[in-house]
Amino acid sequence: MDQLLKKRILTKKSELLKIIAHPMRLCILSCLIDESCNVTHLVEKMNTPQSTISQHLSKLRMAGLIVGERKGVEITYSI
Amino acid sequence: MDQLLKKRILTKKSELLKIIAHPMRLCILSCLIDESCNVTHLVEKMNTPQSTISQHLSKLRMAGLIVGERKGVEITYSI
DNA sequence: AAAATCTATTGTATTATGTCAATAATATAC
DNA sequence: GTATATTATTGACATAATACAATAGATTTT
Repeated sequence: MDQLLKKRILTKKSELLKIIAHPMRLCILSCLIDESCNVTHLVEKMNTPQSTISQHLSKLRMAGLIVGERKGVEITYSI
Repeated sequence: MDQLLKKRILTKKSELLKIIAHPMRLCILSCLIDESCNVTHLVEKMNTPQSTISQHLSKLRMAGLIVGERKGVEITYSI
């Protein structure tokens, strides 16, 4: 396999690991393994601003690690 | 468990993951799983400045993921 | 001890990541 | 449509991580 392709593959893999390698995101994942819950719930549970939580959820979502399901005005996240 | 302790634990865990979550360090780990080798070898194999490789080795070493054994003027690293 | 070889560290510039307030978007209820 | 509740996005700022050249440290050879 050529150098460049290998590099690209390793970059991709490290990007996924990077998503996981954050204390708050680890905490969110741990929470969601126990039970699905909505953003507000996570915000209260983790005592952190809503915008911050939303950004982390966004990264986890884009990585395909969690999914969000809309239930009216709330969005329930789960692994 | 109280909030602060939990946070500290998650931070510790994420720090280890962060060390792994880098393409060059993944590559180094992969190389060293195959066979122990010295810094110069890695430098040539990865086509990267020596100081850069050394810095990554340092992080991996401090995380306890690899060990270096001096053999004369060379240092052989292994998992 | 001087030269040569290999590795570690330091200094610095650049880039990436994280946080938070403010604001926008979405959906429901009135 | 207005108000309310929930979530997403944006912008500004601060902090952390990375790369690399230059330099220092360690070891062997002569």
